[in-house]
Amino acid sequence: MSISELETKYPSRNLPMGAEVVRVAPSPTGFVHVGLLYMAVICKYIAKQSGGVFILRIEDTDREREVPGAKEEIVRQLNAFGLGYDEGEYIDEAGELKEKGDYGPYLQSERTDIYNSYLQHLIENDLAYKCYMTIEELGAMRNEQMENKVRPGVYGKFAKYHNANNPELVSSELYNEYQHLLKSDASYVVRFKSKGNMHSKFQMNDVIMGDVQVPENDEDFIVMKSDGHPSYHFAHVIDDKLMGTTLVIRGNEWFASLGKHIALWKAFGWSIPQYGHVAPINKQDGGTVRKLSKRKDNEADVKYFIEAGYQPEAVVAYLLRLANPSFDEYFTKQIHDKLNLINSLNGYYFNLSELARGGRGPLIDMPKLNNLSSEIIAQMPAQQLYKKYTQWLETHDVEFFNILSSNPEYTQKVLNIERTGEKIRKDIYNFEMIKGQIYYMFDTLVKPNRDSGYFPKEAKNMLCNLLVERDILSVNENGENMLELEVWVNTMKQICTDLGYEKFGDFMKALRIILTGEERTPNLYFLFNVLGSEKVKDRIMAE
RNA sequence: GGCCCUAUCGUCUAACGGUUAGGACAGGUCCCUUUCACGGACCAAAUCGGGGUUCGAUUCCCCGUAGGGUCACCA
Repeated sequence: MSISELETKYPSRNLPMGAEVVRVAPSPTGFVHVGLLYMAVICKYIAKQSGGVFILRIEDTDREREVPGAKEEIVRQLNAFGLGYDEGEYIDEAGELKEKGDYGPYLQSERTDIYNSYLQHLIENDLAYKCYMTIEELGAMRNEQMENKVRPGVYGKFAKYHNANNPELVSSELYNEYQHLLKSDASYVVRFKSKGNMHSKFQMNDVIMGDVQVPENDEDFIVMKSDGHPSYHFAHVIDDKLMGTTLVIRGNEWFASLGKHIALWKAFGWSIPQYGHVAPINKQDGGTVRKLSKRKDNEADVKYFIEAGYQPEAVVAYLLRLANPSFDEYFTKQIHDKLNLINSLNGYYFNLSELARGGRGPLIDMPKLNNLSSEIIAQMPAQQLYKKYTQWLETHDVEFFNILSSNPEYTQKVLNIERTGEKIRKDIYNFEMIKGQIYYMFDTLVKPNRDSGYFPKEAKNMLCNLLVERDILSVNENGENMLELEVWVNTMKQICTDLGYEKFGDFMKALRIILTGEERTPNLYFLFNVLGSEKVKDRIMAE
């Protein structure tokens, strides 16, 4: 397809003023990194609140590093975290990878024809050339450059074939050799024919980093690899042009090659989109700080959060607040106003300028994530919690899943303990930790041998009788105790005295242990109500 | 090493050149209390170092120092 045909096929978008077209552009080279989620959160908010477009483009031009299934995993996880996009690959009901949007293909490996058209254009206009330097040749040259302490790379006089098709500028040997190579089937790459001077710098405004100095590019960098695939530098410019990207948000590891990209935009005579370079999430490891790495950090892989049973929204909220510190204030206000936290995530107005201005990126802070997460879980209605939790259990703890789902009403009551009214528990931040807090409510799981010996046999009998006589165990049809909490406590204190025990604390502790096997549990008042009188008596009398 | 970017409590960060340098999470103490939790009150905790400019510098400039990025037929 010719360039003019391409430009007709991908017309400029008809969008309202200020609408931003943004994209995330991951490579399918492995697991899904939190960094991608972080970028997606940023892009999603920018696109949504500007009335723009959010695109997923998969950059699979490195066929050696591509891992099978990674594309699908990207699509799955992005959607699992609620970071759906307007255009790009998706998985349909049949499990097939499809794509949506008019500016595709959104898989770079399917855009080869497009790249070739522009490549042709570059070569025809003397803006790029075929280079036949071999890997060995390049390696040797590099070593020599290092030995002589000159900057390694293919630039200036080191760009062997830069002018090789111009007999007036090179020796006749080289010219002839080049003509011969062009006709041969020797392997080659296409290099950009740079005219830049690295000693001259220009200023640019990065939407995140602010005003920055960037040196002109003087390297004849590769635009097409010998396997026929484009390099990142080339592909990103072509794609972002054709897809109408207005703001290129990407990791700041790309900042150093910005000069190359600008040179390319200029070579085509295209106007340059805005750029925003985001500092990546780091991790403190002893005395050093480094990027989150797969091998060392479980939390680098977004699957970790799903495995541990974090709410996707909590992770998104955390990333949002990492990017926008003032999210804290917003979130706190939502809590104060008792608004639905998950719903209100959408109402936050994202501010690009709040992102750290380059340098080292923020450190991942799990306690902060846990804090946000526990607020979100605390607010979840029992029914919803039950549904999500059991769904999670189904794939992570089938045994417990079976126990819970055999008695949904009871389970919901258990899950709802201290989750209504004034004092709501906020100590659960992921599903993984729930079991440890409720297992003893289920007869098949509660530890045997709970008797601490505090209550002798006779005392147990009297205790049970008194609990019944004084309505401690009477519950109405709503599962509420007939006694007010305060009355209940006073009655318990009375029973404690009547049985001849002195310290109420010790009495309650013994009772707690005999009932649950744990020293720390929610208020016994609520536990009694949920367990019911028969179970309470059985557990007291057991053993 | 060259080039680029950055530097405020443990962490994320506020602060027109004038503030007792603020908040949040984490931590500590106390209160509430049948334990846990929840809640409340309080505490501790920072401007990397050195020079300038200025009446005055966290803020502007320079030099150090430290951290990050990058220098591939990887993205």
